[in-house]
Amino acid sequence: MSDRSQRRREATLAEIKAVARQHLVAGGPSSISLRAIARDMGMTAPALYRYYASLDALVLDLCTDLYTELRIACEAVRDAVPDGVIEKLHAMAREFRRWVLAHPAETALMFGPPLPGVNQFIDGCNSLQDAGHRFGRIFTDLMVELYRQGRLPDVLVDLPAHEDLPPSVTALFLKGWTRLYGVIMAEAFGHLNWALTDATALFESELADMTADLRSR
Amino acid sequence: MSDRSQRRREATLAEIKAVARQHLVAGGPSSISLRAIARDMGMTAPALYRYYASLDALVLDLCTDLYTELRIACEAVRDAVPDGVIEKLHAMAREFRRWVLAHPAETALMFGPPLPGVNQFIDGCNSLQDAGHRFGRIFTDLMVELYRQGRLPDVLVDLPAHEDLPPSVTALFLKGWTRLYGVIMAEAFGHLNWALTDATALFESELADMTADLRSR
DNA sequence: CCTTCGCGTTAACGGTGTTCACTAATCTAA
DNA sequence: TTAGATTAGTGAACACCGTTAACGCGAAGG
Repeated sequence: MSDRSQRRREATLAEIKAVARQHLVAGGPSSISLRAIARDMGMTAPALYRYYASLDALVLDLCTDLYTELRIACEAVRDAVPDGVIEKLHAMAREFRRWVLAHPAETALMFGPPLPGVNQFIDGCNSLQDAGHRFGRIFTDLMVELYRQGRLPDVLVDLPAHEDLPPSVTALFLKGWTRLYGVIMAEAFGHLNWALTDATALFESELADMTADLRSR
Repeated sequence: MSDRSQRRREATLAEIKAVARQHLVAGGPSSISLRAIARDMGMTAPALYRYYASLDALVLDLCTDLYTELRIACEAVRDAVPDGVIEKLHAMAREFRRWVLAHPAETALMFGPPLPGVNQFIDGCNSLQDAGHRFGRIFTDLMVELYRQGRLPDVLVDLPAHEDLPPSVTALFLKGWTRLYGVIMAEAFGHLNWALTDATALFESELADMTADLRSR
């Protein structure tokens, strides 16, 4: 494969994903269709099978791209905060919420229930889990830094240790992650609409409580 | 409309929803199709339009049924606990998790991202929000009982009061609800699979922390 | 130069939601 | 009892969808 055609192939892959994302944003995950994408690109649907084995594979690839996009956005605000590990975590959590609320359709794909045809793609799932893993790492890295400074409380949850993380960091991360996931996704998925029009105060209250739990217990 | 034919109509409605649920459980929300339902019932697809204006309306109706089913399950364990408001809340939270993990496809429908075609059904959304509201009420009712006994801490979140609930009850409920939603849905949607095979310990830890926050702060 | 291979096509199969015209049955009221 | 209105169903059709197969074209590589 020549270098020229390889770059052309990657450009086509990027265009496919870009058009797919337009449809995702316009009509939600279910309105991503090979035929519509091909139509927008001036092609026919079977041509897309030269690039993806199935529609699910395309959606999966798009999903991993979204994870890295979100990670980069959070890394940017992290690096914009001059110092203070907790302050960096705060900024990342707020950016996480901001990104999610600005991209509800993408969020449905990334953080909603799994699509039925996703779990059987072992290789694709690996790259997806890798992208998700690297997103989680930007949080655990800072928590490990807190841990090394001795500023993290010991937590009494009996959870299996994960990779090179100290057990208490794993436990504290999972507790913080699920709590963050709860406030943000409940809002993003519209499950607070019956009570709130703006969940900012609720989010900030949860963030403050999480910080308090992080400092001592 | 005679009484006989009305009961016959409701029986057909129930059968439609029962068959739809079978397909939901078998293949997820996207595999609910009018043609397949009609096929299983020995009918043709257009006949179902005598009962629902669209597929989305059917799914919406099924969804409200699921909310009341979940509520009844939680009410049952609540009434099985002899006394102790906090103990009842614990039992309801555990039953909520148990039901969700036992019914992942139904959970995707009820607590996942909103389906694109759902929000325009104003009447259907009313009945859905009503079912969801009554589910939330079984939790707020117990919290109001705690509030009347003076066992609830004052919480400092500035949130709009909801209906006849005291403001601190609204705030404490929303904080508890989003937290519960987070642990349970993150597990149910498979977003903890990379770290945990069994999230029971994490759930119990969160439940314990929530109870501590409820007792005093 | 010739061959392989990447990339695209058309045609086709089976599936989907939805609408329309129509029929058979049942319920209602004169 | 009989005429009319309502109900519940049918089949055909339209416009989509994912996917597969057979085929052509044009460029890359030996």
